[in-house]
Amino acid sequence: MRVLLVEDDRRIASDVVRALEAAGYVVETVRDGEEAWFRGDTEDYGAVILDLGLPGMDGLAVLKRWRANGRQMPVLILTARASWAERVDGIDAGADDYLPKPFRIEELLARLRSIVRRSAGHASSVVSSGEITLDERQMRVSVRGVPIAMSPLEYRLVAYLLRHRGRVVSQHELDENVYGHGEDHDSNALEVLIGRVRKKLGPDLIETRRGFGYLVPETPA
Amino acid sequence: MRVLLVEDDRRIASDVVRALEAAGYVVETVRDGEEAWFRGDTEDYGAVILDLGLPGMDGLAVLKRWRANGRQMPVLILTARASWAERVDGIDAGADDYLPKPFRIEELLARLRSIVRRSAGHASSVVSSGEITLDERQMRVSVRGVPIAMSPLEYRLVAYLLRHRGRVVSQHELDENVYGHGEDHDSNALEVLIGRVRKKLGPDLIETRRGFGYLVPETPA
DNA sequence: TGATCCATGTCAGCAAGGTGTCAGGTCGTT
DNA sequence: AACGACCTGACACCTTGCTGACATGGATCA
Repeated sequence: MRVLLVEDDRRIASDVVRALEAAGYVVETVRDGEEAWFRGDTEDYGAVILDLGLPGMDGLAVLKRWRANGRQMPVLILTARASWAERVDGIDAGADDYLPKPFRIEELLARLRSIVRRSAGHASSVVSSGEITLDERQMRVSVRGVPIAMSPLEYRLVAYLLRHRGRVVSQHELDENVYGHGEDHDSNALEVLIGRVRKKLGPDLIETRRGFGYLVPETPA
Repeated sequence: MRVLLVEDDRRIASDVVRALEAAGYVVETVRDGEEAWFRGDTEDYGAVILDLGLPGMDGLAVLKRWRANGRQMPVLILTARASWAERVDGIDAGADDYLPKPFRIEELLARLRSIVRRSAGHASSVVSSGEITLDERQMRVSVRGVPIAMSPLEYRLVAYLLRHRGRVVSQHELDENVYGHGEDHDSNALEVLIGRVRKKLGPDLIETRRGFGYLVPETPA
């Protein structure tokens, strides 16, 4: 799971990063509010750990803008200012939990697990289209219940398309989300990848919208 | 999507234009504030990228006048002067986002997508006239519920007409929004395109207003 | 170290689809 | 009737996306 850590104190940040990575998370760290807002608004994270005392833009303002834009990832707030009023502000702004500094790293991990679990309850971690099913927790793709082995890139492609099923996704958008920011568009690697996925999962999952991109249909029933 | 780029530095402008076009936008460029204000006030753009350091009329003044006139398109501000105060001024003037120079082109694209997505959140994604329905999320056109395959240009034409149903749309306006240029009128490409769409969707969707343009009727009930 | 496997990118060729042009036809307006 | 606006079918050209074959490169294991 990909986690965004927003923390300007380098010592705390490095401790937290070490603990999170040991616990199996993929962590990205930013140090100011501007950058935090931008990343959270344009990338997809499984959770965000947000320090309130930030240069650039206040943490609460960042959170409010994410929520105003419809971003729903769970957010855990850190702060030194631990008053009750502060806490209420955080919850009102859309935080899922709140952890006063100083804290023990184990408590942070516990709270993180808690909000991730809770938010998973809202959005199920298994989605499907037609006869294809994606289980994000197990990172497994199945056709009519039969698991199919997927390579890392193949999995990322299928996962992204299924998460955004019912919508046309452009090649450019796929490039960005499957590869890191790739723009070598003298390459047809993506098309080849699509072909390989189709060979494994059947030709009907991914529709081509010539000139626009690809579409995984939302199953009506 | 049609984008207005307001930038007086020719080198930056040409880089940005190249990237935007590669990403599928139709771009128009202007170099001074006067012209920018006029274009933004009289034309329809999906988004505006506005440099603040301009000859003719200050960028912020341009933006304020647009907003005062009720223009609501999303605006992304570029500037070399990256102070916090400047930024606040920009937001107060009605900008949707703010990008300090120098910037990486990928970041510009990401922020542009972000503000476009946000502003699109306000508009519904399915519209119809008579028996024809347009689903913008799926980029799909249906007749009485049956999906019809459309080419990119055909789709853009139908989408534009349906978004502006109930109003006569001139050939010139269509030229600008479906292709990206207004002036090659030794060609009847647009008429041919209209013909192809009629063949697919039936002759009743698009009415001809001889000498004025075309009209997609607003369904009474 | 070397053999092997797997994931992935590259390339060339192909088929189908998309689009502009043109020549002529139709229709409405004056 | 004459003119101009608009429509239509046919055709040629180019672009897009798909496919199979091959190259590369990293990981694994003997």
